[in-house]
Amino acid sequence: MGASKTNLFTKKQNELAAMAKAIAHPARIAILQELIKTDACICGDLVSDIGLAQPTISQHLKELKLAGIIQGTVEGARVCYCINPKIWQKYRQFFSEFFVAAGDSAKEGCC
Amino acid sequence: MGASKTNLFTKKQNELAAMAKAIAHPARIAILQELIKTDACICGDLVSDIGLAQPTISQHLKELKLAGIIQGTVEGARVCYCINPKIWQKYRQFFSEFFVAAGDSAKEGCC
DNA sequence: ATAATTAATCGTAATATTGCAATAATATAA
DNA sequence: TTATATTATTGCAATATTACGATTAATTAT
Repeated sequence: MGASKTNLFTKKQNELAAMAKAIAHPARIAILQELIKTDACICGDLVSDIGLAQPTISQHLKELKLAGIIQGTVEGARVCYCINPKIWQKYRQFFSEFFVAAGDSAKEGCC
Repeated sequence: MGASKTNLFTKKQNELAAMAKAIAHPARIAILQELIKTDACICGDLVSDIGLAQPTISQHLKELKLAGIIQGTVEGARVCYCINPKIWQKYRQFFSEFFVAAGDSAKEGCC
């Protein structure tokens, strides 16, 4: 079928999965790291830094924007992208929570 | 084309992306949470708890196992799955590192 | 041995993702 | 205006993912 049965899961499970999906591509990881490193970034710079075609980068930026994790503002002919700090912190917290959850029970490994 | 150009990215970027991909599905999140909650779990229990067909669950388990985040041991006719604590901690650390990185620079939001 | 239980694998259909050439849209420069 | 620069969108091909019925493999119960 190719489509997840989202109705079987809780809102939080779907949300966390969607967050993970947003960063589940090395290009998107690279974009985010570049935005962090340079604090803000023109789309064209990302195209030259990462070796993918401009439409491909544009598409990844669109996905990251859709996930809320970045924001872009038009600056003349260019677009400046940067991290959305609020959503970033939300990601940070969600993932942290998720991984902390197993902290106690998974210490030994059962099988 | 449908295949990531992994050669353009660092080993760590690819690794983190692969980790994110491993948990980028609500069923796999649900499986992991169930394994944490019950400490260990028979495959069949996951099938009844989550509403997906047995082959589908089996496939998700295979992916999680491939990613190293869970392990399974045969117990007679059943298979007992549980978190692999070592890899779990690695995930925890990788994601933590990644999200901490932006802590300072992304405080304000640039655009 | 036969039946029942449990999980993995195979095969396949439906859908999603990745990547890019070509094009469009928008803004700036000449 | 016309040309140039920058980014978004469209359309398409290649590949990957998700889901499950049917089957297989392995173990346990009768």
